[in-house]
Amino acid sequence: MENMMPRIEVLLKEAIGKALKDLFELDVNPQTIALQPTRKDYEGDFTLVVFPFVKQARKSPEETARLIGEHVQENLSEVNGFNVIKGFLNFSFTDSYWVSFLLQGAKDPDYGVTPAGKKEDVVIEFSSPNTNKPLHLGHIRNNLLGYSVAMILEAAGHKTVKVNLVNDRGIHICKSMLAWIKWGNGETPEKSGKKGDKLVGDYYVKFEAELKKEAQALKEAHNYDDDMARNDAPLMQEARTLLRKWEARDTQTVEVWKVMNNWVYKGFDSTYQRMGVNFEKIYYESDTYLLGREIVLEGLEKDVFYKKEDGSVWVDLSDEGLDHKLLLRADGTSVYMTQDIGTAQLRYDDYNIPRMVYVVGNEQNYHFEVLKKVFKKLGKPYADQLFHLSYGMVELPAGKMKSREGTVVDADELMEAMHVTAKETTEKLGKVDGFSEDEKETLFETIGMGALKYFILKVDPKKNMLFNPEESIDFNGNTGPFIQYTHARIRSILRKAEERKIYADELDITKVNLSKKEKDLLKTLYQFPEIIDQAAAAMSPAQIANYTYELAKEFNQFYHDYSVLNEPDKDASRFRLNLSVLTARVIKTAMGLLGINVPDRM
RNA sequence: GGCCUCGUAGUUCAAUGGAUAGAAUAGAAGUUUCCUAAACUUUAGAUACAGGUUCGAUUCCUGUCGAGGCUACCA
Repeated sequence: MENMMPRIEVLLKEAIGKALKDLFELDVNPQTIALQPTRKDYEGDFTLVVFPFVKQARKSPEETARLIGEHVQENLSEVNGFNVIKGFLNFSFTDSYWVSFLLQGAKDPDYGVTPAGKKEDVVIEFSSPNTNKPLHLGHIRNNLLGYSVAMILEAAGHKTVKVNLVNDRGIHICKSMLAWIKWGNGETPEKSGKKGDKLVGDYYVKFEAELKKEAQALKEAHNYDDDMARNDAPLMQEARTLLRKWEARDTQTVEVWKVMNNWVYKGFDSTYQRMGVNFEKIYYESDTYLLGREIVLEGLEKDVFYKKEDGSVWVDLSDEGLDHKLLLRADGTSVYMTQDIGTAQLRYDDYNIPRMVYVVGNEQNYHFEVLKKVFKKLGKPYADQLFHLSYGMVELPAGKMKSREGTVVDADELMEAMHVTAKETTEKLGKVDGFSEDEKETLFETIGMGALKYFILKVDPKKNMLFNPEESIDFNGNTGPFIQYTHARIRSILRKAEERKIYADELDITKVNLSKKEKDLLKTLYQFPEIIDQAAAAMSPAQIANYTYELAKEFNQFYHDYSVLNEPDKDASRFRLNLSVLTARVIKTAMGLLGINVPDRM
């Protein structure tokens, strides 16, 4: 990037700024001038909307645009024409500008990527599983988002630290422990052949089922409502007792806890690996909640928080439009908020990075509002830089996933199903003749995962999304495999070019005439660096996904209309080869930012 | 009840306040002696409703209706 020529919009904005000054004595900061790529149905490369200036110019929109256009064309040699439609001023650049841009891009193996360290460091937390049940579709969205956002931030010049915070303690963990102690008969993953996280999850389900029975009995006997019945049920009381024993470091309890959590971690590891995510550091709530408690108690001493008669500790946020919020229970045990306070501090101590991004579902918006205000009250340096990357729920055609109703989509099963579908479809199309068994399996996995990841990441993170299994395994249209296929086709051209000894770098730049389609493709490639910056600013992999789809579509149209290797004009052929090289690279880089691999053949 | 999101083709998704609201899929009709047809081309179809702000509103404001989330000594 360093030795790239300046982005043309920058020059254009400066020229426009100068025109406004010279023509209308308008002082406008060139940075604030809004340019947009010209829409495809009009002629031109970049468009300036002149309406904001017509009042000052005291001219009609058309006249204003024409004057600016003439001034800019005289002063900027890359501009070779413009047209005006209503208040829209469309600039065109010379072919030689576009071609020389292409040549530079094609030579840059990191085209579009800014070296890490140019912008501030970021800690990004995602995944954050509970150790009482296996990962499901909701976690998949979380993990894919977190991992992708981290890579996008890196590509935009940030250094990132990916961290996971495992919720390995608390009442929910005690539930599965209690069920295993009561009804497990010493079952282990080895004995039963179950994956560790699945086994523990089964006991969590068992607990809930038994609790429901007890609660039902209580309701009938004492006319309790649902909450009362659940709370008063003997099982619930036992679970709370177990939590107190755990916090008191009771040897036997801690032993069971360790054993069961290790089963879960082993299970999670294989799920993470298949999903393709990883972390620089894993924090455990069991290691951070005590620090959190300390900080809460310190805050209590400084009168930032207050204590109720029953001994529970609270923060009063009513003067900031929020509520009173519990930080420590009356029995001294910690809540979710407590450990989040501790984790943030520990992380800051470890990395000294105040910018923290939390990838957590939008049902916790309120929690993070409170957390931020608590940090502020405590005067923490990271209070103002906390960012909650709040993503929407994943819904199924049948409605919301409910673990108690068994409608959750298991992460492992889903990934396996994607692999199987990829295999069936690929074999049916006869695409893998001549592949070795290993190559086949790798390809099926690449396609299956590509379909799944793209399907989830193409949706704006903020929005709720519908996961329709039938559509997620579709490989046509706006899908991961469509883009992968486009890449494979290009790689095929590049292989053949080498065989036929056609070399991209032998292009004579003066002999190229751009067709509309070629120029459209080139302009799309040109946008890539900006797309990365925008996606990073918005923390939205969806922007990368939509762009990449656009690019692939653009290439397929070009591919359909023009031949690269069978083109008799050598320079046209070499030019198109350059286009192909850069397109393949951008697709690969962009898909990489989504955590998706692209095959060379499929 | 209070607070916060969100309502775009049949369906799933796009659209920094800008031009004729884009795609995909499902539907209809086509393209392969030519670098991979998981492709390409043509066709039909949408801003929940009512006001307001302005040169211009899917986007901002108000209200109505509809969907979801939060409002736990759960996480």
